[in-house]
Amino acid sequence: MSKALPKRSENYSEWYNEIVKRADLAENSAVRGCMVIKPYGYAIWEKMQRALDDMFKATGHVNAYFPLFVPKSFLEKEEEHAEGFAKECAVVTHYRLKANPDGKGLIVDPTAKLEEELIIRPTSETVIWNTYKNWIQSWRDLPLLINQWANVVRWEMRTRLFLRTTEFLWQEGHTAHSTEQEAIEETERMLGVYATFAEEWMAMPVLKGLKSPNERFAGAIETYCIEALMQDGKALQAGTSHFLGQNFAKSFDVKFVNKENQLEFAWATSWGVSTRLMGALIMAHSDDLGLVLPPMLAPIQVVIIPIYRNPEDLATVSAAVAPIVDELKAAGIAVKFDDSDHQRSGWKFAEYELKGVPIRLALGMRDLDNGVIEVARRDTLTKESVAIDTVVDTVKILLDQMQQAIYQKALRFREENTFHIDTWEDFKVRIEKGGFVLAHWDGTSETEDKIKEETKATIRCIPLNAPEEAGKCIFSGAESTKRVVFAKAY
RNA sequence: CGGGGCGUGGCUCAGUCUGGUAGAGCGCCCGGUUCGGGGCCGGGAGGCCGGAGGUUCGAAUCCUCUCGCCCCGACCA
Repeated sequence: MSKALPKRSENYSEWYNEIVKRADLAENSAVRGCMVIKPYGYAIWEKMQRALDDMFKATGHVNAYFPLFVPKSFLEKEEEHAEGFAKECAVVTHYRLKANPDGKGLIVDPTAKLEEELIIRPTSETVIWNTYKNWIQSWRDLPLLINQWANVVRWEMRTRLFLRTTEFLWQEGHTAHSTEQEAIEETERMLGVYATFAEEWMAMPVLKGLKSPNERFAGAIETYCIEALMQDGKALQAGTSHFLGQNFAKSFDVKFVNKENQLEFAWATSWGVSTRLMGALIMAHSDDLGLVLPPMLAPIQVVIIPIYRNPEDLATVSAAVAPIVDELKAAGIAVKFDDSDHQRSGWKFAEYELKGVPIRLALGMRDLDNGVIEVARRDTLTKESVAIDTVVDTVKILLDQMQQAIYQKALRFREENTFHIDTWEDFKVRIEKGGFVLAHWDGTSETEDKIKEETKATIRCIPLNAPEEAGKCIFSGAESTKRVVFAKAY
């Protein structure tokens, strides 16, 4: 294995793949398009899960679990939804194997054909709304605010670790409400939760916006999204929140009696984020030395590396490290003292940089004589020596500072790569180079399709906070009242 | 499904054109020396060369078939 990573600027895809593999986050499995999330990668995902789950609970949601299999007839019920997902479904047709009568191995038992095929869920709206039919009768049953942590399968043609895998892990919230207004508020609230999570925990700035009809979730009235800009200038959809109107309630006949004793269809939302956030996290912050993790999501926040030349030195250094470890742990900081003897310090430095550990402390005999310890931060790659008895305070302050600094750096990058463009010629040139391009659009699908055809760029979102501004569509020249965000996307 | 590439030790790959005793680096094990940025030296374990068939005295290498993977495209809430 070569020592240096490929450079970000030279081959972004290769750089990304190498980080995923060498930082021990995940690897391709023997199963087509599926990935194995390794313990270190999963530890990061678990931190994301916990933070999100807490936020869901704080907004009144509870967790539940629904089946993996969706009867084909369920999927058929909401027409647009069915059409949108049909072409990427894994289908179970049989329930038994038997010994191959003509030779070795097993064959599918043709007599065990299912009467109705089962789809492996690509998303759970249908299964859940089929269940909600039995759970909802009165306005008193609403709102129903449920989330599930699950795996889903979408049979994509081409896959990439974390960004697009055949099977992926996610959470999907599915809520039912008695009024349209309340459902819209829920949709927007959860978008806000995602944006807060992305910015505060992942240190990744996001744009909040609406999807154009072309990019809307199949079966939704409106799709809200958060969009982030990656370091190669491509956009990544990091989360979506859908206002589903009464579409699913009508398809699955979910009615409730309102206060006036009249039957009404329930109003629905659904919202989700997936392990794709891991990809976003990697691409938003990492550098040519490896992963850069925001302290709030780092499984190891501080690593301590002893510098020594013999067992006696190690014992001395270890004795000095012990109280530091205790104090850091007491302060709720995830610390690892790596006194393993089979790798040298230089190797360890490189290894923990690759893994994105925010702070590295190095302590040797020379430091002990001077009463200091070396503090190195991953984001800026700077080092300083501080007095041993102040190091815990230094670390606490530094972790907070780094969380902010990583966010600010990503924000600055996004600002420097966001452009207002007013002519088609400039647009084509700019899109090719990457970044968010704010331009006027006439609001038609035809125009969006043609732009995509010519430039591969799509409308990432119609920003929620976009100021009103008269202008002309970049492509058709028709009147427009505000700019939308174009970019090439993952 | 189209175009291109690749299957050789745990990993990355050389060897294939021109058939003749299976190699290197990394990793792993043992020992020594080192230890403040992926050190150095010595020793060692580990591979029926993706699979099947064929040609040949002899096949990782040539031929046929087959399986799998990667990249580019189509696809992608």
